[in-house]
Amino acid sequence: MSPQAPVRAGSSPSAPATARGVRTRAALVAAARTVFERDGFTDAKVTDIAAEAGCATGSFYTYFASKEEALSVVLYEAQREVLDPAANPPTNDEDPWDAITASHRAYFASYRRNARLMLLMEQVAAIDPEFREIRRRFGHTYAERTARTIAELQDRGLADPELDPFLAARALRAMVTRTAYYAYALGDTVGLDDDADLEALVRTTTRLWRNALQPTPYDR
Amino acid sequence: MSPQAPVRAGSSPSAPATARGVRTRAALVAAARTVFERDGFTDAKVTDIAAEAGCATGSFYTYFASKEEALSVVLYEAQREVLDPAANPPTNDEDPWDAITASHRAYFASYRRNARLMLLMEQVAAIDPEFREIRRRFGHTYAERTARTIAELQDRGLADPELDPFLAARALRAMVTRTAYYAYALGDTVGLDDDADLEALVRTTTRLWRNALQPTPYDR
Amino acid sequence: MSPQAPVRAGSSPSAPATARGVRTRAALVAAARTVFERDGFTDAKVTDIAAEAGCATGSFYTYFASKEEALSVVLYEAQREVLDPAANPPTNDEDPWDAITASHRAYFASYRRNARLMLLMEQVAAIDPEFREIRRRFGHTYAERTARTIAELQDRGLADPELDPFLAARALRAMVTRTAYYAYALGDTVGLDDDADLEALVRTTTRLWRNALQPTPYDR
Amino acid sequence: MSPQAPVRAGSSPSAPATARGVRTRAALVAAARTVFERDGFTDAKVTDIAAEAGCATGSFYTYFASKEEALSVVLYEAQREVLDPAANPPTNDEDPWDAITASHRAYFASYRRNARLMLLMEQVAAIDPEFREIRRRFGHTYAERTARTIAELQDRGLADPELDPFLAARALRAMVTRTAYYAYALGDTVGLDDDADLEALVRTTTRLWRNALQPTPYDR
DNA sequence: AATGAATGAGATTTCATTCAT
DNA sequence: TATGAATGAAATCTCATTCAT
Repeated sequence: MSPQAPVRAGSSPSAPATARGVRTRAALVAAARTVFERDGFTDAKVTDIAAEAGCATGSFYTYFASKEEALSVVLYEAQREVLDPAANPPTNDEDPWDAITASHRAYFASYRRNARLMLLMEQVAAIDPEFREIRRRFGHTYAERTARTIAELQDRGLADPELDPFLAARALRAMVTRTAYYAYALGDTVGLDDDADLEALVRTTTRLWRNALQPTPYDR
Repeated sequence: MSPQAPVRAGSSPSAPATARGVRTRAALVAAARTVFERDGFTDAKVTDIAAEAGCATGSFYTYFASKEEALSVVLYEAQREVLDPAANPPTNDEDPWDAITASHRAYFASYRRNARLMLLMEQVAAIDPEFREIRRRFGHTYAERTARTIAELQDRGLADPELDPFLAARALRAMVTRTAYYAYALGDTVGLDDDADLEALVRTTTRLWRNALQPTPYDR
Repeated sequence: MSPQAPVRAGSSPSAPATARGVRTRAALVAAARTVFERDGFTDAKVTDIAAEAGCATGSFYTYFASKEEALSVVLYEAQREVLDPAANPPTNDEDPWDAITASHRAYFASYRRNARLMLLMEQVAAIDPEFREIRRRFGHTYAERTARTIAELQDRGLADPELDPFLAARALRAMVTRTAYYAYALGDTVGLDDDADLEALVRTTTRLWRNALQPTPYDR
Repeated sequence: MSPQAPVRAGSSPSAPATARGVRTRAALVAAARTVFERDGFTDAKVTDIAAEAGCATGSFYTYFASKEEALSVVLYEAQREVLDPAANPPTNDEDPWDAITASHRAYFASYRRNARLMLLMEQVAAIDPEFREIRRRFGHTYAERTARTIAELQDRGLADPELDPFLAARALRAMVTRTAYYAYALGDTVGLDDDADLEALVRTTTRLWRNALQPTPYDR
């Protein structure tokens, strides 16, 4: 799933009523994220999560109905941390390429910070059809939104009229997300220092976007 | 992993010596693929695989040392079926864009045929670091190869000199593979008939490639 | 292994924290001993042990990481019950033969009480090289200790100077342990009542010890 | 079991009729001994035995009805190789101590040669009550025979009249067999060269026998 | 709320034995 | 006889979830 896909928050058996309860729940969510990221959902053991949170196994079920629900909560809480590439569509006011550059930078930075979580999401997407459907819908919605922008650019003669706006939008987003996957989830970095590496990614992907959309002098 | 990543073949306990053995082993490999694709590696039960193959549970272990090894064999055997985008690098003889078009078409067609398998690979990649490493290496090698072509085009003034050849190559490949994922693994199709849909993908991604690489009239 | 060989205590997954846990663990240890003695280590089923202890199969693994570990614990706990022949070396204060008599009596009595356990130990010794090494070391240490006493007696003219003290010590201990094996593990009793039988063993072995060590009037 | 305990020969499904059959059977028996000695009866796999014999698994069952039967045959065939301590009772013609010395030497030498087999026998004895009974009976018979000799010596004033002839006989034999076990099965050798070590065992045990039986000057 | 032991269904794997060729 | 694949009945061990305290 793309990082920002909205996940339904699991309905915990009961919201914590006491301050202590709030603390325990928070510890469990943090522990769950740690363990899920470390072991993957399938191999993660409820026992380990509780141990990591410093509480008894039974307490886990005070706050979550099941392991699945804990995952759901972890993913939900993580959403705010993870941004979408080009989540802020270009406005007319500023240079649209500056906006896209910033958006790509934010995305790569976020992916780098949350690489283990992204890997977890890939696993969940591979396991859970429901999650897959959420991801699909989210990607679709994003692409439709971007497609409108592209269509507009085409109308104004600023984008290659041959492109299918929707497919192009989806493909370009895919380019960014998968590039982040290769760089940060798989760790295929070029070997510069971390920030230079990130800037190179931003520069390259943004330029590819720009090139890809521009009206071409040749015809085909 | 990208479909074409080479997987080491698991070393079965022993190669079948009789025709009957060959048949049983083949049935088990086919059954394993079916069940892995249907249930995912983790949920797949050896019992189910044997049942699907029409033999006793124990026979599974005549040919595979473990469930992992069966997976390995399935993935290995699947390689020949799945091609890489732009696996055939353009030769000078023909129009390079024709070659890329053909390559993309082959890739999307293959991905469509093997969508469940691709999903399985995503799961394995999310679970198994070793598999991830294979995927990383393969992607790296591919990108290096393509990067050389791009650099050459740059030298001849036929490609945008601002682009980092390696990063561009990797990103463009990522665009294709992830587009296939959205379309066929997630099932986010546009709703045309299947072949038209595929052709639209081919057209769009190829044109994006072409645009993305071309030397731009503007400067930045 | 000879009954008294010290066995490393297996490190249980976790020591019980509650009274109930303590009870369950104790029940499992007792049950394990019963079943191991009845069926032998190899044939003993974890299921049976749990059933004997009156708890669920899974509970077995709350306290032992494996069947092996349970065996280890059983053997370790049994050590305190089983004594060594001549474990209490004669002191100068009392008649050394009285001390040896007492020691032999204690040993035979213990062996009689724990005959099934001894048989289990024989099985473990036959199976497990590590256990064998423990037994060997223990026997060696014992023999060295006794050898010193014998050497001293030789110096004082009270023991046959022709004897190798170490080999003699080991052989005499072997005589006692193996005699107990024949009588109680194999059940080759003479048919007197139990206590008279035991006393006859004590009397015979002690006298053989005494005779064997004494300086002989003949030479050879 | 003491090495020489007579084991019933298993009744093979059929005696080999052809020369080839004779060869295969012999290979299987040899292989079975090798594997049983190496892995113990319980862990020995029929597959391994067949492989060791260089024939197919199925062929094993051409000659043996079961794994147990193969064991039986191995043990039976081994009997001729393994002697009993003092199996040849002293005759009046020669010096009885010379005879016992020779007998002990033969026993230790045999035990040394067949140490793995002896270990196997210990395992079988620990596992199989029937085997235990054979061992018990054999030991009993031996002790009765020797007891008669001892009684006779007592009558002639050449042996300690206080000793129970049967118990003494059994104990002295136990001394020898268990000493061999410690030395060769457990490998607790003194560190001389092999032959010197063996001679020391012979000398010590024989002298202990002699001393142990002799009429003592003291009374008790 | 917290604790941590208890539960038990279920999965993988082993291997003696059978059997078709 | 020989072969080697097929069989399938266990047995060990896991772990999400429940529950008594």
